[in-house]
Amino acid sequence: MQRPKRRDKAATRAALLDAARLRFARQGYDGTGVREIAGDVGVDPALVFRYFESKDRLYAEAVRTELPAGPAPGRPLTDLAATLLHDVVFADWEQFDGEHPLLVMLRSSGRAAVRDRLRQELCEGYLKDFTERMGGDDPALRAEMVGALLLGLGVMRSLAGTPALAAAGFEETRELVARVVTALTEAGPPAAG
Amino acid sequence: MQRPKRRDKAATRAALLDAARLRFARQGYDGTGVREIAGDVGVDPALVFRYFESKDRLYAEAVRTELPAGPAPGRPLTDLAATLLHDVVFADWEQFDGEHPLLVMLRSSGRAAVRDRLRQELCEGYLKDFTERMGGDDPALRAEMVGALLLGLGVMRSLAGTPALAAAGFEETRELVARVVTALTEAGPPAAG
Amino acid sequence: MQRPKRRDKAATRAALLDAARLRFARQGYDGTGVREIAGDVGVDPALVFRYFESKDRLYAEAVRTELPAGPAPGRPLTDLAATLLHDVVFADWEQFDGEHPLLVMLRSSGRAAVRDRLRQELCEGYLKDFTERMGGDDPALRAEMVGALLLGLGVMRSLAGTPALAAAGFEETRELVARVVTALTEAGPPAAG
Amino acid sequence: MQRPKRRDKAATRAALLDAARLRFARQGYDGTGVREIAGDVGVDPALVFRYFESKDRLYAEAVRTELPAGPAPGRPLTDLAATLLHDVVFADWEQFDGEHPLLVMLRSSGRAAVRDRLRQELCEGYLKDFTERMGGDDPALRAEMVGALLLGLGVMRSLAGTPALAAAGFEETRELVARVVTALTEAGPPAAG
DNA sequence: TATGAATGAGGATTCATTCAT
DNA sequence: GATGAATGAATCCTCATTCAT
Repeated sequence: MQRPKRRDKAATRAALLDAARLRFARQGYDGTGVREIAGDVGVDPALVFRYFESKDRLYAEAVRTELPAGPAPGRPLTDLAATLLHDVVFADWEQFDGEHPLLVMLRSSGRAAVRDRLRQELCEGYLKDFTERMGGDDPALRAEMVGALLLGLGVMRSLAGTPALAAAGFEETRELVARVVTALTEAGPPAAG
Repeated sequence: MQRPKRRDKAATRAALLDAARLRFARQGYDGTGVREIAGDVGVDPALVFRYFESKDRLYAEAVRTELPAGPAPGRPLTDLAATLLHDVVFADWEQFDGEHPLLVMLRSSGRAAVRDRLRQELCEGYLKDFTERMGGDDPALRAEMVGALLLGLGVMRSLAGTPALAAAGFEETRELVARVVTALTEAGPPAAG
Repeated sequence: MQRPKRRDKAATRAALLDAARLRFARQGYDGTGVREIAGDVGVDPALVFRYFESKDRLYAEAVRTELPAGPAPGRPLTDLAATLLHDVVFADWEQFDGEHPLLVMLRSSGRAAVRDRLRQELCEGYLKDFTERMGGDDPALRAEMVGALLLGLGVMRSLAGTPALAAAGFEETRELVARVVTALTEAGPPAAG
Repeated sequence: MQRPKRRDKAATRAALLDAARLRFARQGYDGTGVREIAGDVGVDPALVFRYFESKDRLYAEAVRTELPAGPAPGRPLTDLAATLLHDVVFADWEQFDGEHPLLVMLRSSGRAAVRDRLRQELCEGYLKDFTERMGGDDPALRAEMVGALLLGLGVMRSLAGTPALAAAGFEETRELVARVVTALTEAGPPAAG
């Protein structure tokens, strides 16, 4: 975004990545041109290829996220969920200009490579801790349901912008998520269908 | 899909819409070309413009769907949720070739018009009944959380293809969703945060 | 070259082929841009791809030549050579603006596909009759030597422009070629090395 | 080819010239990039411009070759031809990686400067001795025909790769060339046309 | 001096779209 | 009214080349 001093490779590269992140996030892969990205940084489009080799690799690098440090192992699952809720739904995503990478990938989910990354990041990144600590039958399924809730919250808040969720604060939402996590964690008798 | 008898304007139009729906669903707006769509029907691309004026308007018309009839009033919320679960996550969506329109819109959610439609369909269509029958404080918020869960399930099952959800059957999933709905409906004391 | 009346597909296609032939002949494959070719005809570059699919196929089609009708079977080999001499070296190559396709291919002989075509056209086209009627040991080798002479004459006359050959008339050259052909045809004792 | 000690200007220059020769020979002018050449030597492409000013001048300098020393005077013309045959067609051209400079120039013969050099080398270099010793009428023409034969042999053997010539050994070919030279040298009556 | 960052023009190709028949 | 020819802007990407350090 901010154009770097002239002739600073690292800064230019970083600025291109930032611009790419934002554009890809907002417009999807197909909807984004490398000219736009280069234009955002104020640099020639050829530089993009010099640094990233292809639009594809630029995309791959742009959406590569570092997972937030996993929560301390002793804390309850509701805390874990709260952390993810904050990270995925409520945090200020500066580098993505307010949009979470997971949601961003949905916009390009027509591409198989993107779907693969999405699944991988969900399962091996976000939900791994959850699955491991979730007891009872089929812990993976219930962990994925928690993931579905959080991902769905992100979609509704950020993409769809449904009014109640958009207006709700973190604490309010966290409390409801905790209820759900508890309900899924307890091995109690299933609610009547 | 099947090409109509020659010179049947209405049939050609409808066939174009069907083809457009499928293509847009699978490949998103940017990833779909009007040549592909015309090719599917076996007509000249110029016809698309004659009938729909532009790719944009074709898109708008193609994704305009009639919502499935809401469930009968009076049934418990868990039933309502089960119905939505079936409709959004498990049903065969013929016209979208197995993909639910809501999920489809996520692929083009870079466009503001698509986001608007998405919100509108979610709130005024799917979640309206829920909100009305949900008691307690802030029923809209809790209704949207149910919506988030269902939408998230759809995303994880159809787009991301996470393994546990992809393998789980309807009944299994329904039971867990019912637990969540119950937890959100009860006005009981919040779980500890 | 001459731009056709508007909206005449066959004429436009032919004009593009002519322009391509000339450009490829003069500048080689790499040195020729489809923009130039389209510009020669006064047409949009996109049309080139609509008609020929790719620059590669345009090239292939442009250098595809119809071999001159083979000479009557009963005539002596010196006549055959004279015919080839005329065709390859002296004729006015209207469609190639004075340059023979064989010589043209030499300019793009860095590409394997071009070398293959060149060999094929030489052996199966120009030299086939020669080989078949050439008696003695290893007729193919001696036929190829005749080919080499003719091809070399073309190169020196057209590409290099060596003075004596450029000035020599057809009859003068034909007579010398006939001598060579006779020398190669006769099974007489080899000249001393 | 082998990268010189660090900071040895003359050696780097020479290495660039060698690399350029090979690349231009194999791929022609247009098919060769200065990045490739610089990469072969392991230096920065900018150095090429510092040393040679432009790709054009690099090319000009790269293809400037010293002709092999002419054969000793006094030997018969068939010997002269055999020497040229060996030099142009059969020798291992190390600096051009097995391809003779004359044939190499054909690949870039779209450029007028290259054609001029080609003609000059042919006439003033290779064929000068021939012309001088060839008696009879129009010795230059008959000398150029010998040149044409040899050049054509090179083209067919190296560029086109026609099978009989490619398979033939030096001695076999030399014998046939000798016949041709003899036929062209003798002032005998022309063969019947 | 020599290097790597940066450039801008151009490469082939595909796009949505319009004109003319 | 409908079709196929034609368009021009856009696409990603590579090129020879220059600027600044």
